[in-house]
Amino acid sequence: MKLSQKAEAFVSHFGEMSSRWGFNRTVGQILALLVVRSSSLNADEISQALHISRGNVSMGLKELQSWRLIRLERIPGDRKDYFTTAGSISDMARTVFEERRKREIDPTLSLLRDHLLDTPVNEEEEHAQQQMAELHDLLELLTQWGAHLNNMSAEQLQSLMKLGAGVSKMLELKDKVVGKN
Amino acid sequence: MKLSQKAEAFVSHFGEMSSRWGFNRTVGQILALLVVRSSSLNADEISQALHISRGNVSMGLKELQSWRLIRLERIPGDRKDYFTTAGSISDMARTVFEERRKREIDPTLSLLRDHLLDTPVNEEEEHAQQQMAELHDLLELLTQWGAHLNNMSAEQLQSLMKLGAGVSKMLELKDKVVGKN
DNA sequence: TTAAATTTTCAGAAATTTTTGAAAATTATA
DNA sequence: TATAATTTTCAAAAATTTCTGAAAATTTAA
Repeated sequence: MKLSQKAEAFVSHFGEMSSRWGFNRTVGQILALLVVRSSSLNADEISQALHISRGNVSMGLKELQSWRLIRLERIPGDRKDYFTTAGSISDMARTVFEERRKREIDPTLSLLRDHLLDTPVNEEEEHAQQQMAELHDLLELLTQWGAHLNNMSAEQLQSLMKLGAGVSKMLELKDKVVGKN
Repeated sequence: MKLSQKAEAFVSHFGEMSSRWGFNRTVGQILALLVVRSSSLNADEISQALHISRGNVSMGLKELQSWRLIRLERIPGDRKDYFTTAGSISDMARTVFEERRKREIDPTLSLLRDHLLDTPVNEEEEHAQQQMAELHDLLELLTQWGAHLNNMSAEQLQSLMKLGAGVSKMLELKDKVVGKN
């Protein structure tokens, strides 16, 4: 299991970026490795390729499974577990979005909703609640957007994208025709 | 500088979430505090309110300034620096998106572009490059999307959102009329 | 100027996260 | 079943990140 120069660089870059993307270095490297290799790999191969301990690989694989980014495969006549990415790059992107929404947005939305039930008792709380309401509405808008985009096919997305700035124009038109909501 | 029960909870939640959002606990708490308070605060007030050292506050404020999320204000007759959030919640959200794109996406896009210039020398590299190309195109699509959305007014966004699933329908219609892209 | 007020820096301490590797648990085969 | 192969767990070590607080630097006012 030797990595080409290029694969090496890709994997290592992913390792560096991974903390910004919500997982730790090893997890990022394992994922990058599986993305870049065409065949599935077992834990020992991963351990060797990345120079990390067997136990660490085991934990990393579990984490990636909890993200639903990789899947286990068995090869007949081989006792080892083999792993590959779960779907195409864009499948994985969708999964990451959904999973990050759950971890990064949902808890905050839920907290905000709770707070918005209370009645503010003074100026200061009035202002606080105002801000929280704004944040709440924004996060909700974003998650709904995300859900819509997630449900669109890659082609539709492309198509919408090509419309580009035209989207705004189209909206104006619609507003003119239908009447500003 | 005493915080209400509610403000306290909000600030503390932000502190917990902040590592998932790309900054450390103190930075998250300082931001939350400034979001929730209606008047600007100086470093000592922040330090007291959050029970963190003066030096830590100084570093946190610098970090938040580098994110362009807060701005400094001077109060006539007072030597201290005072800080408030830079704009509304949605202004800040735009800034965070842009800043995160710079930190989380741009470096990867640039690495991928480099790799895509090379010619693969075997099956394995062929596959690797295929994957990288897919990732590259996806990231580019996403950043373009982000840029568009960022340029739209809050009202336009709302309006587009209200269209909801209708967007796809509209696209189909457009494809029918204009001919598939 | 000078001195007081304020902010910043940064070395070391504390806290947190990641990693290792050996033992325990599980799974597959004979 | 017994045993060999494999995976998982987890305590302790290593690495990294965050935080403190005192000293240095900067800014402001007298």
